Amino acid sequence: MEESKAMKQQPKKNLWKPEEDFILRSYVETHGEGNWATVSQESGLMRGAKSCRLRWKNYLRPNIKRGGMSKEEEDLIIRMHKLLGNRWSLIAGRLPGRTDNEVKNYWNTHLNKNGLQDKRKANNSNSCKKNDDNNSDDGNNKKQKKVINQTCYPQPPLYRDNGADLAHDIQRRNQEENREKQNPSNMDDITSSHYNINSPMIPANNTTFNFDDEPYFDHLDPFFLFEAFGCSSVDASLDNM
DNA sequence: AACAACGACAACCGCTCGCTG
DNA sequence: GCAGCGAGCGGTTGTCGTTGT
Repeated sequence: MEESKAMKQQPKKNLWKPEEDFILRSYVETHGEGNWATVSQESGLMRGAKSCRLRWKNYLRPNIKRGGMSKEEEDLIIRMHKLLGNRWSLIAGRLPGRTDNEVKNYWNTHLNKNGLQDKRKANNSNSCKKNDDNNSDDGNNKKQKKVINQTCYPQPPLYRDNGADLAHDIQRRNQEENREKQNPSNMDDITSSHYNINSPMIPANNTTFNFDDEPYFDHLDPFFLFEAFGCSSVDASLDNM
């Protein structure tokens, strides 16, 4: 017990101090982003490359927006999460000034919780409390809650299985634009008849694919749909889900 | 007032991917 | 083709402030 008291009195080891922030910020401002491995050595920070990168990306970078999410942002997160699942970096890419970590935390604490509460209401409102009491394993309660969160709300399916990012999407779109210039009629097919706008994840009826079609399958990417058809169409499709 | 429980958020960890030699 | 390395991502954990008892 005394041991735990002593531990409580210890200063936090790992939170960034203002001095450290200052060092990192001035280092990045003079040397630029990247080469995080050398940052800790050259700047004198006793931090790992990952830690420095994360701190810069999430808190020190210019244009980082702090404070609570607006209603619009929250709404966007919810819709994007429906489309993308836990692709936090992609979702954050749609929220200027917000980071993936922030979006992720916000989801886990504010938004996911709502669903959990609904679920609890559906069962017995006291059951979870009871459950917590039974799990008097103290520190494990939080873990228990997390497991509940995950089991109540399985991840929506991913429509891509490897790390897609905006750069990828932009690159591909540029390729499509070039293709369009060469063969304009092709693109009409893609947006209007290959895919059912009201149900954008499903190709329209009577559509068959061969290997030549495969690149177009990438347009099942929700981002494409989001941009091509706008929020309202995606909303409509979500309503039908 | 003291303690426990909870909520929010910062930070870390492990894995994957892409680049380079 | 392959190993090594750095960067990035998502999941998880730790810490602290607030609220409830």
